Amino acid sequence: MTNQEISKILSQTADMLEIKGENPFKIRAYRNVAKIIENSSKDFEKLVKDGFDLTKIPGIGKDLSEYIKEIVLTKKFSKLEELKKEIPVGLLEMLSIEGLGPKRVKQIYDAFGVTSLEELKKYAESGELDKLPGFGPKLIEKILKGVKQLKKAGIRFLWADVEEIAKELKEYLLDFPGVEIVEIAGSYRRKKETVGDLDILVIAKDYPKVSEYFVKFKRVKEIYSAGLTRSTVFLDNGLQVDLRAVSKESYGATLHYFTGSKAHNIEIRKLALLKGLKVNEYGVYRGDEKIAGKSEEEVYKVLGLDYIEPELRENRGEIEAAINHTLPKLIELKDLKGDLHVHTNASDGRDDIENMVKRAIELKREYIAITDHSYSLKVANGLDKERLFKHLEKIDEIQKKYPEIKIIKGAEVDILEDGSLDYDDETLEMLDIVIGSIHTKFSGDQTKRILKALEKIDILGHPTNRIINKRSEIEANWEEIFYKAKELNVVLEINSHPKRLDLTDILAKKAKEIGCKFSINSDAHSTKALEYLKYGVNQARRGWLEKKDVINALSYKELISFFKDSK
DNA sequence: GCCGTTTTCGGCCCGACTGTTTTCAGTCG
Repeated sequence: MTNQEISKILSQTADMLEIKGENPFKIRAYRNVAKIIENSSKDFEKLVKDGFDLTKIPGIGKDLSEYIKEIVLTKKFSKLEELKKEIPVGLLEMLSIEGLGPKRVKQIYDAFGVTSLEELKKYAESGELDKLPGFGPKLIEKILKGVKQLKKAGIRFLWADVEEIAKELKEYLLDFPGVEIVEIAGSYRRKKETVGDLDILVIAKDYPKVSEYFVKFKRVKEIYSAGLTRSTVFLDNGLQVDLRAVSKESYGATLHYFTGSKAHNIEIRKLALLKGLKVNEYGVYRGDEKIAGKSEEEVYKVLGLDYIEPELRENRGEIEAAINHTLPKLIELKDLKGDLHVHTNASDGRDDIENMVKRAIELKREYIAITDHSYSLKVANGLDKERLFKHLEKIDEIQKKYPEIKIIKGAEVDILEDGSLDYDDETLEMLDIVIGSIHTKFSGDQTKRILKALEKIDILGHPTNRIINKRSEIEANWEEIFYKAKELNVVLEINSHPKRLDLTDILAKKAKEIGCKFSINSDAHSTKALEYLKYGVNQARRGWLEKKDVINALSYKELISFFKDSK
């Protein structure tokens, strides 16, 4: 059972308790633990099976510790099963409608027995809902709109898919007279792999005028609200964008607040309370006196913290590290000197070797590894090796033509179901670098398969195989894999493809703590995709990685000696 | 349900907005 699954059961229980009208703080405790488990780099199933005392983890007490054990060991949660008997599961999806929270959902259920979106729609349209106290025409309209929108909601946008529009919007707003600063906060600023909406902060002389201008942006499809300090619109692609007016004096506190994450903010506020201070979106206060707020640096400083980069603000230990001055100095795109995972039209890439190399030179890469798929150049099982020879010869030719870049001869080989590779040892010997990846048979525990493969590869490619919004991570004991990888000097890939970003931030952090090394690779299948490295860097930063953790931040010479030492 | 350098009881992050009211509950971020 994965952390995600455990977390989902707990937060579903929280939803149910909320509809039931339980003590809000009890509900918060459930949600809090659900979040902790979801964000944890520890495998909770393993913790339980190892007999680890869960109450050692802050937020988990006696009760929840037992509940988690029950969930892991029986794959069920009796408390939730009981709740389901009382409260129809259909009410949960009603919760995701904008404007409907637990109280109103309960109210509707009690009055009409409504348990599905279809029924809800019927009652809203027929005018029955108006009869409930607190349900006016505007709320009904909102509900109807919500029912319609819900179908497409829930899917978050890939960070890379909103990058362009975010830039465009920023420039558009900066063009308006009187606009001084435009900053996009929220998960976009934290470089989270997916983004739910864009939160844009503006400092401007006349906000209402800016708002008027904002809603005229060419890609705005629907204006949801346009107030004196805040406006919300939906773009033609369905993305929600919030614009907020910000004052200069509290800019830092406001930016901090809207950058989040929520969990980070809550911890910051708790810490402030301990110090006799109060933090809100306008500043840091001692009593009535405002003592900080102009800049984020100032906010952190008066709380006794080092500045925390947005990518780290997930309440994963960054606050403690900021107190102890042990925050990492995060890797940057400019630190990367090469790319160790690149495809050409020798396998499923779009462009040929020469064009890939030329583009890499333009991008100022010092080296590039050509790592086409093994299955396209298959040579094992006594097959003809002629094709692979030719491919490698071709690389040599191009190397001669472009001495300004070092071309590394490699391959991305398949890790087969039993953990063996689909190139024989003799073939592997011919390569400078071997990436091992899983491409088929994702179900079931993959630990043994990967552990075996680690013996023969240099880099473990897109380790979890997840595709964001499409395919979940494969199941494996990552801790065991990371320890083995460290022992064998196998490097873990941070695959930069916007849909992969794999390893994930959480696992990267865990692997780093174990002492693993990483390679941030584009996995480019076209010249354009060579630029994906920036997305990998985003993810690496969220995983607390520093320059020293990443082997393609090494110069070519250092890289060669790294691989020599590790063999 | 969790937690404790004021506390084993009595707190729990904090404020804005909306729509509905006539002083506020519910929802949201």
